Amino acid sequence: MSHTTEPATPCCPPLTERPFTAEESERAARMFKALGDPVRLRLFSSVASHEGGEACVCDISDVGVSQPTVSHHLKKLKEAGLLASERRGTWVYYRVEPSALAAMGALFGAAGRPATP
Amino acid sequence: MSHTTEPATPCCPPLTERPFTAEESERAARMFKALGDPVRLRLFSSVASHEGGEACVCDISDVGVSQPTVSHHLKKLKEAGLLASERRGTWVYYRVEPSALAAMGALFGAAGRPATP
DNA sequence: CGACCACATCGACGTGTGTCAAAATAGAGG
DNA sequence: CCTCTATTTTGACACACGTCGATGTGGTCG
Repeated sequence: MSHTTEPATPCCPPLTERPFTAEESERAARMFKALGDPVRLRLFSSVASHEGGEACVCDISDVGVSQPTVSHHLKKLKEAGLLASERRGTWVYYRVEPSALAAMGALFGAAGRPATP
Repeated sequence: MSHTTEPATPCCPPLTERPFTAEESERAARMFKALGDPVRLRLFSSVASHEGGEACVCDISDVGVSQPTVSHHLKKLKEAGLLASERRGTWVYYRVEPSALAAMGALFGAAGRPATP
């Protein structure tokens, strides 16, 4: 199944390698922007560090803002391609999109290994 | 005068290690936010990848916005602790704050940690 | 000195963003 | 059926943000 036609990851070279083009900047900035809010960053970290690789909303809602605001931020993180969600029964579980994490790491030359399933 | 330009010190653990505290999120989000604009990210990449580790404003001003806007964005990057500036004669040179780059990379250090049940 | 250049600041304008209360949707369960 | 819980969506608001033209500042050179 080497069907590598995923449009999600081929983001950009390391930031220190070459000047980014307008398109590269646009794409990478979208992810940075999503993590550029304290509440969102905290939510992302909570999901990323949660046991099992996923967390239900009720487990991470204690971040100092109202519950609708939490939902709003999770939606933003999802739209940025950083999180994915799945409903199971009454609860909704969020998990980190592995490719996104690898793409971010690659921007800082951290020899991020591609997620090998 | 205006700001306490705090160079990004030992900022935070990797995002996937443990849930960020409010303070950690506040601090890290400041850097993400600074890179969350396409123009700023392009300017930062231009400086970071420039030969000699530094670039004068005139060398990186071709990003599609007016000169005052470039100056405005460079100031923001400087306030976020990502860039430092130095005037030499007529020109002002910007360079990357190395600690900041390291701090950002550390956030994605052990990217791609699989589920550990 | 005075003209000129590189860059920064100011003031103003439109747009985007984070926040909440209130209402809507989706299942689970009595 | 109705009710309760978990989550999302809606509507509205204050505020921050990106952008520009005009103006200010610091330094070079003729």
